[in-house]
Amino acid sequence: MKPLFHPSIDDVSVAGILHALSDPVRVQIFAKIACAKAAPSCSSFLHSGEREIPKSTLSQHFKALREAGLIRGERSGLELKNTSRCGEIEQRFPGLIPAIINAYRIEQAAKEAPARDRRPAA
Amino acid sequence: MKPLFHPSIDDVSVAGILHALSDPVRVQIFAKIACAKAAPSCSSFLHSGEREIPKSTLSQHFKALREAGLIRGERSGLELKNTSRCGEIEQRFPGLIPAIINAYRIEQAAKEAPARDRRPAA
DNA sequence: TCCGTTAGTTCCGGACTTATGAACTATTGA
DNA sequence: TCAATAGTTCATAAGTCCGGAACTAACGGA
Repeated sequence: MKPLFHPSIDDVSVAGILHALSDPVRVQIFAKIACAKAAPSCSSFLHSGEREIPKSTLSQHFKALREAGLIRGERSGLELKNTSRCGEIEQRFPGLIPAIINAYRIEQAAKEAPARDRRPAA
Repeated sequence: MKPLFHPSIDDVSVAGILHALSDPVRVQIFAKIACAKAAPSCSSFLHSGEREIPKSTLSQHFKALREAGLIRGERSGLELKNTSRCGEIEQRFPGLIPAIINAYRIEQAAKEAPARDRRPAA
């Protein structure tokens, strides 16, 4: 099998990271990989979100994340084990990833409780 | 003149911000606006960067930044005065913008001194 | 009021990107 | 060797982005 491409951490760009994480599906994937203890396979995301994601699309998303330098994919038998490169990125761009993940979390929380701050509760 | 559209801060999305700032030209514009004391006009960026940017393209970039909720544009006579919405965004997504700007700064610094850390100096 | 100038926007064609089904490759297990 | 599963690649349709040309808006004379 053709070995997967992973950029050197020095070639990882801020623009690339932001672009990769400007897609809600990809952030969700990335966040899950970053939090997970055991490296999740690609296919574990097929039925995860609200909508079913076609596997070709999913494959592209993983490729985008890999090429942005956000995750590392390693074949292990049939599956492709994905791990985050948070550590390396944190060293190069301290605080960037946590700030983004945190912002998404805030946004999510605001979406789930849209009432409290503005209306007496819908 | 058709009034410019500005999203309410509650409608500003993380994905939108990341997408808008995943373009080097737009970050540069945004950073300059955020730092500037007097609100700069759009045309002040025509001859600013390394390359000349066509004004139609520039107009699109400003529109993108406005619609992402990053800047506010107000007509003042002939010009369009641009101010950043950092304050509002900082309140909604604390640390996000600073982290991004900081990361770009680090990247820029690494580009300008690529030798020091890896080679004895080119 | 009409003209010229300057600041931005809109329109549109070509280039580039993205999503997705279909076909393909790789690995494993029977 | 065959079937099943995990991912990738290909082709195409839809969407987005760049940038020149034409347009609108606001101002300053004369």
